[in-house]
Amino acid sequence: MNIAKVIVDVPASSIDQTFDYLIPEKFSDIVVAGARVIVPFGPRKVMGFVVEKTTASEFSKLKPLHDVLDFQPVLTKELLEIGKWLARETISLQITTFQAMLPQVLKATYKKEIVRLSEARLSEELELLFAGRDIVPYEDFIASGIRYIRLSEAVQAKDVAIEYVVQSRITKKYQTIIRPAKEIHQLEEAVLDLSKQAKKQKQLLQFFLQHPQPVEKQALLKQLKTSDNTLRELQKKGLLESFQQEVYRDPYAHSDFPKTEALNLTGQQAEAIKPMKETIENERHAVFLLHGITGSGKTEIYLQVIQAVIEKGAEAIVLVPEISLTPQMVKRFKGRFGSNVAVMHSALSAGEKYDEWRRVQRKEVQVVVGARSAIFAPFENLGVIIIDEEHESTYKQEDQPRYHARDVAIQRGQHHKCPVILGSATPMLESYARASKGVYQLTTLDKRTNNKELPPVEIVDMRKELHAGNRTMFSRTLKAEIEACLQKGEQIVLLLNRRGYSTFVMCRDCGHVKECPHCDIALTFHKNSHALKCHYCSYEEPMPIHCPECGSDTIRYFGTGTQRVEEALVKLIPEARVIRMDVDTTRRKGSHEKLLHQFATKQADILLGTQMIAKGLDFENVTLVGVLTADSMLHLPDFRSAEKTFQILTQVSGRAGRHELNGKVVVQTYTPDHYSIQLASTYDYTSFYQKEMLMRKTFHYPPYFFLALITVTHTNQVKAIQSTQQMVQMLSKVVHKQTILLGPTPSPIPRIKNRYRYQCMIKYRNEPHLQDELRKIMEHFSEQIRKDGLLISIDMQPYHLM
DNA sequence: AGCACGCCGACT
DNA sequence: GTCGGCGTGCTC
Repeated sequence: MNIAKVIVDVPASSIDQTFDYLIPEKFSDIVVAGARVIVPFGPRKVMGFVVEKTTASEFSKLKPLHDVLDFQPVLTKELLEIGKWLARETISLQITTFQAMLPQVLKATYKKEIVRLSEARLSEELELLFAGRDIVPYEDFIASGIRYIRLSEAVQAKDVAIEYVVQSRITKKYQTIIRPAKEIHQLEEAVLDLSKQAKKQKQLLQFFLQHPQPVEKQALLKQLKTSDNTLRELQKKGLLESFQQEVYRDPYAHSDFPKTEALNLTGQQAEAIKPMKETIENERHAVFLLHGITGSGKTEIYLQVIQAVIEKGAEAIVLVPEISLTPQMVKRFKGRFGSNVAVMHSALSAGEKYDEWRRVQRKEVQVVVGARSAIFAPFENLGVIIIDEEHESTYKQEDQPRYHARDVAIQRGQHHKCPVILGSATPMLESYARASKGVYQLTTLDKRTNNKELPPVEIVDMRKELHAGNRTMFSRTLKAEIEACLQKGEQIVLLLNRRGYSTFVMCRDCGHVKECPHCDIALTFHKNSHALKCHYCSYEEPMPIHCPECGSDTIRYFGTGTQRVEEALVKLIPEARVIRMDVDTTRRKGSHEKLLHQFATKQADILLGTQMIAKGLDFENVTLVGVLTADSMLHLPDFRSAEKTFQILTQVSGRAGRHELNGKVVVQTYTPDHYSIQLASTYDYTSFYQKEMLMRKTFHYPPYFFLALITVTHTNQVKAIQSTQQMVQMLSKVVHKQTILLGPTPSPIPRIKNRYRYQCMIKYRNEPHLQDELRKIMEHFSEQIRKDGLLISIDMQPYHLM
């Protein structure tokens, strides 16, 4: 007996297990582990993944599976295992881990239809509904308002049936190909037989006499300046024929990538690459932390490591943060490896994503460059996994399954016995700590390839600016530097660190930040009510006119968007040509590239933008980087805020003076003494690391402790608190003595859409069974989740504490 | 989740 | 009597 064990597409914890189905004879060869199938599930049909084939089942009455969706499995054996492991690690459902590995178009959609089975006359209303059709969408029935009993009667009488249709969303793109249908000599004869008027037909035939190979129709018609009709005439005569051929949507079809050659490595680079290549050669797993300052040539190392992997006949995955997956990055990979690269990122259409994925599945490429989910590229002979800018938070998925690409990378690296390379100028504290302990292999690049020093950083105290009577958001120093830069015809990058910044209230005189009296958290300014509110406890007070600390009337809310900065900038320096880059100006597809191209071709002097301009950009003419508000993130209720500030300052500073010209950085801040700003200005990662480690140790945060965050939500506040309290109690019985349990605490956003949100934070050092215990807790509350509207979400190693 | 089944109050 | 609202249990 042929039996398939299937994970069905029903996202519920009680369904999170395999179901057995008989494999009908006709499918016995096609159904393999990793293929998608359609199975009957209760009264309906659902999609599912075959995870295993067996010959026996504990279950007595098995149903046969209904259909097979894939001839080639969409998940490899390894990925099936990873999915299982990931579900356990992140406490999520197996079906969600499988879905996360695949392009969206492979997700099934479900339709319910009413199908007419007999010619028998139905009730009047139903006849009206069918209106001559044989199949009616179920929604039409609902919309019609016909009573259910009428349908039920018809079903009983077997006049109609309710069908559950599973649809795959795959759309393949086809093109029409034309080719000769006869032998060459027959075509030659045909040319002679043509009437004298049929010039175009003659031309077409002669074309095929010279090139008998199949050609794409549109291109052919264009080249010969003729129309469909001519072609159809020849097809009718049986001389030519056409067929449909699938084409991949190539998002980079119209781009030209000049071929690049491997660069000569500096001594440091060569030294760094050596152990990596050895690991690849010896097929050993190891994790390298490549700590290289901006401009130290990390990308060239990646490229040459990949080259070695390709030569070995193996494959490479390169992860880059979504935001830096700019044409510049793509260009470097495409330039070196040409069509051997697939690119996967969110700016592609669903169809393009699917096509890039299939190029991997069919082993038509050896390299994938992509954002987080590219870590699941279905390669079977991985030679290296590279994660660039490994500290970036985009590698952590923020919804189910809440996985971190780095963890998956290491898991896959172990399976394939290949190295994982984590690269960054500002590694995550967790990673650097592991490297210090020897868990990862640390490689440091502290010299730039052009042998230039990093650009000097000048910190400007904005409080002093105000005292000197400058009320604009540009310090005198920055203004002077911008003007000097413009004079020389050089370019400028201005960073507005907007995140978390738009709403808090601060005195520009003394730097005092208005906080909630009960919660020690910055109050949020609400424009419509002109009031200050606390996100923790709903405390509210009117916006003050004077600073409660120093009495100054310069207390302001910071709602400064890039648009307002741009206006102010143009007012201040009218001759400057400014390009603004933020979510508003880059929403449209391709606008990101367009703006960068404009800047690269010197159609503007100043590039003004948010975070997105801090990463990966490399313009030779940029000599000045200005950070308008360096400390905007420091007041966020987030234990990583100092680290994030250090990272962004370091990154953006690296944009200046990358080539021949010398660069300079101006950092404006109201807290010039903060260690993250001070140490970023001297590019002193090691000191920052040591200082920040002390803080983390004191407050029991990573890397000294692991974190797990449980968020419980309910429309009833008391129930939310009680359930969380119950969880804390249950956990306290099973965790280690040294493990810290915090909660119930209101979430940073305590109520969303009328649901109260409470949290339990678990800080632990060694809890090998924590996942199992958390699963048990979920199990315990499953009743309430289903019936009482309770929601629980668990985030292992959270990035954001929301 | 999504569906059927079954029990119970309400109403043509 | 019939309709439909909701609680309960099941899905190989």
